Amino acid sequence: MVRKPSMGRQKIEIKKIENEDSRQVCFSKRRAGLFKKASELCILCGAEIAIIVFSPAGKAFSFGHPCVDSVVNRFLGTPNPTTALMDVSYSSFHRAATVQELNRQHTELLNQVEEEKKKGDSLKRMDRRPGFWWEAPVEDMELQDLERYKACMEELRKKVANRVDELMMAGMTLPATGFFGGVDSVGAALDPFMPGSSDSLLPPLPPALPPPVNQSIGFSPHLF
Amino acid sequence: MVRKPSMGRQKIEIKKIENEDSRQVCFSKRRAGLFKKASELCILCGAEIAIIVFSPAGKAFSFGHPCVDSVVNRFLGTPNPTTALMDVSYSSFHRAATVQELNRQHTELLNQVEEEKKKGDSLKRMDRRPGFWWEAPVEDMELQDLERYKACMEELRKKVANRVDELMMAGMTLPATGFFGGVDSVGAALDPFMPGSSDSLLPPLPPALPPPVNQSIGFSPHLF
DNA sequence: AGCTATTAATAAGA
DNA sequence: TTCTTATTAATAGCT
Repeated sequence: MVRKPSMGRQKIEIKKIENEDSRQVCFSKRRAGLFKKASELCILCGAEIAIIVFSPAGKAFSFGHPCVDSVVNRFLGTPNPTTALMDVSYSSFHRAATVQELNRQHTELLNQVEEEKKKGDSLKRMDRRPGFWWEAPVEDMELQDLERYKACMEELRKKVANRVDELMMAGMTLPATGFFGGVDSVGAALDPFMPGSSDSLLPPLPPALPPPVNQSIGFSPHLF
Repeated sequence: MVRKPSMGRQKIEIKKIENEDSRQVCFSKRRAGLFKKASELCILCGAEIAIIVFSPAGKAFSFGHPCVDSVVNRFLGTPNPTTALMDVSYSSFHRAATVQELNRQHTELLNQVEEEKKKGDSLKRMDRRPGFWWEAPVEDMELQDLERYKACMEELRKKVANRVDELMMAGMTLPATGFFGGVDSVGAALDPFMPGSSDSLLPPLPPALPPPVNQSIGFSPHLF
């Protein structure tokens, strides 16, 4: 057999890829890689992770364990029910008001269900340990410091505001660059980093949310 | 010289690491790796990403570009009524910014302020390594970035003000245990994932300011 | 926290 | 988008 003399992987500089196609390809590959890394981190260390990614084209993708919402809510300080399992149904109905949001969650749940079918995995609760020195809590900081920091920030804020005014006055037109139309972008297709996953499209607007299946690690392209 | 015959990397099975210490070490390393991958994805492809991670110990970490909130809000479909300068396409910071994100921004702002002080000239550009646009100083940011940045800071200012008020009312500092039962707990410092970057930069909670980094792509150990 | 031997991710090319 | 292959990049096991 004649072997393939590919160049193999080449070292690249980390800067924006100008070619649009290459950028898209790179995005897909690396997003898959990122999600895989995330899932491994969840499994290996029992971490909870939420990742939300908007492609340069404005498509949304997400990864979550136990699910995006539970992690985000926990992060935002939402009352955190005892179990992550409850979190799914709880937060879903408690907070979500828009159809859009429901759709998104639906998509996420569908993906979780799929994941669940493939694997039979679940993670457990964790224990707490003291952090590293550089993770030291800030409650120790002196009030004075905080006040001083506050002052500094106000100052800087003004500078930035001025800078914005400067630029606007200079007549720079905002090319409305990152307009992602609004909030509802549409994505399709799973991103199976595992070769062999099926990527079936999701059915149109379901009558209701699927049963709160015990989560595992789920990906979710933004669907509606 | 006698060389070190390490075993080198060994193949591991992706399943929960039972040993607590190993798990913590693995978590730290992989979290750093994950964030690095995320930043590369942002830079290479112009993607917007938010990552929230809870360590097995319950500590929160986050990565965001442009910042966690903007991405999360965009994902959740929050409209943007408050941003005066921009059209609705861009995400808002209506929702309360997360403490972690604020923490990150805070650190960044502090660094910038320090830079300003050193330079003595607020509009003078700092030296910067090529290839890392996100390390550029405020003055070099594109207008859009500034818009978002400004919005972030507005929110940040409020948060810090509240925090200061809290402390004043409480009258004192809290014990420094990093749990997140409430909304606050703090870390201080960046997470230099770059092996090459200096890591001795962080003296144990210095009165002075944390290490050099600028806005846009940010990591955040828990700060408030 | 630093060091290497390895494995894992991935840039190109098809 | 998917598959292959040559390389670079991430990191497991130790210290």
